[in-house]
Amino acid sequence: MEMTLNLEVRKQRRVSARPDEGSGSSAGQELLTQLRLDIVNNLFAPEAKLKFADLTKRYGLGIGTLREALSHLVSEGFVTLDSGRGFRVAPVSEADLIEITEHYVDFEKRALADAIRHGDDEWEAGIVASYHRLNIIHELPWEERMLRHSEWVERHREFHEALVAACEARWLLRLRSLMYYQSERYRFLSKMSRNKNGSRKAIEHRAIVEATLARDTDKATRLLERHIRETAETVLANFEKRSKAS
Amino acid sequence: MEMTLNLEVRKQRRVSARPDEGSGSSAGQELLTQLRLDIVNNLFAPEAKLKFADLTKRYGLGIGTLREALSHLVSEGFVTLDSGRGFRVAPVSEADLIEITEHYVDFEKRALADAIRHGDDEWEAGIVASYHRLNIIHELPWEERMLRHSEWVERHREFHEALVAACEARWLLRLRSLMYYQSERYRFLSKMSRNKNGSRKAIEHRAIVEATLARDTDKATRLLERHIRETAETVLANFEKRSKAS
DNA sequence: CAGGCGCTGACTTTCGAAAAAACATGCACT
DNA sequence: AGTGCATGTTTTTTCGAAAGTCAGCGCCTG
Repeated sequence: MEMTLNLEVRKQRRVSARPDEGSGSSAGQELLTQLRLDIVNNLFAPEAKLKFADLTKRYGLGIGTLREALSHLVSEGFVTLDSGRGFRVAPVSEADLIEITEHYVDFEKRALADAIRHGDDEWEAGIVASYHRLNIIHELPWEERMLRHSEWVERHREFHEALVAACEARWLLRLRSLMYYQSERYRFLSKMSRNKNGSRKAIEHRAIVEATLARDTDKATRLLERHIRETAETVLANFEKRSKAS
Repeated sequence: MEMTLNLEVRKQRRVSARPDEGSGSSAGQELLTQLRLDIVNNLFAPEAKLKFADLTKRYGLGIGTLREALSHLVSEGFVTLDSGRGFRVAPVSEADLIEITEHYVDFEKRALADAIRHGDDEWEAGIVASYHRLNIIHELPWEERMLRHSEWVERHREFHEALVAACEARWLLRLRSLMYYQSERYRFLSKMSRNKNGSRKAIEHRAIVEATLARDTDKATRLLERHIRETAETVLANFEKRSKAS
């Protein structure tokens, strides 16, 4: 039972001018991104009800705008809507995680192969740059790394996006992106146990970058697949622990 | 310059009570379905601007509701939104058609295989029933078949949905459904040349049903794949003709 | 005591007015 | 003629009030 001491997080509208804020300009677009992020980061529990009264306070936006974003997220599968009784955060399940991982691995491998086929210098530069940005956080002492976790998440996503950026199959990219966010939602669950894996991940990333820049499709996709599957298995293990506890 | 004699198409709100209207109950859900249908059936040209002034008149619903549905369709890929300058119908292209077909074939085959693995009696009954419903229209004289074309489209979709209904992989179904609607959008372009193919399609459908009910996964998926690829190629041919004309 | 009826409060859904932004048009000035 | 500014028009975006819906509770009745 939670009191009404909901401090309003961002009341001032985009006041004067910021050239571009985040990805899209309009408030609705920002909201969409933010809301997706907040769900992915489990700020709302799965199956939690998303009441407009709360949301308007939390995001400082009107009901209509909220509704629009929620509707978008419904078709991305982050939110469910049963008519007449509002929106809820989509549920999670072991079976879902397994299936999502399977699709994600498949899409990501194909997209990477296509990117390697078509990538140009700019693409390579993008990979190196985003890898570097990611690594800066990776090499931080543990405490600070935890503090800037959300930044790590963002850079990790950008890194993987950079890898496949040169893929010319637009729908493949789209589907990949969908599944990426979905698995990110589960990945959060293993935040705690990433201690010992932290440095291994860094090594894996480097290996993937090297194979990719060498245009070794086979090796790159193989490494990428293992990279993804490993994290998924960690999450799965946590999941089982969790459901045993209940 | 158009006078204000715009007869309102559906002013009376769902007056008293219809147990369920269409698929979802709330006006917004209906609108979503209708709008998707209208785009798939090329009632709006690709890249056409979707102005709220027009849409509110056409569908008799408020701006907010429209916006919500449009936002949903954006993430399904039927509509694009660039911030500040509104919604447009998503463009079409040969490359898109090819890619969509590839994904669709892949998903549909896997879903069918899974359905065959898990399907029960109810599933079989559903297939037979929807096949029958589809066939009733198929056997109509040509003129009436044309008149009831939108009904044919609906039954055709229901038939293919029935085939994969027993598939237990929820995301696979979801992705399949997405791609189904996308390819339907292109399929419309070959409406004219379906004359000679009409009866062949019927035969193909029957063969698919038989192989499926016999649980012959290999045969069923092979037939299904050819079925899909054939229509796609017809569309592609029309597409080339069309772009040569311009 | 079970079942029906209607009231109540919480929440959702729908709407269109009002503010903001983009676009078009014309005018002035170089 | 071309460029830049000012003005008016169209279209989008945002908002919250009003209507509608649902679930739970108490009350009445058979």
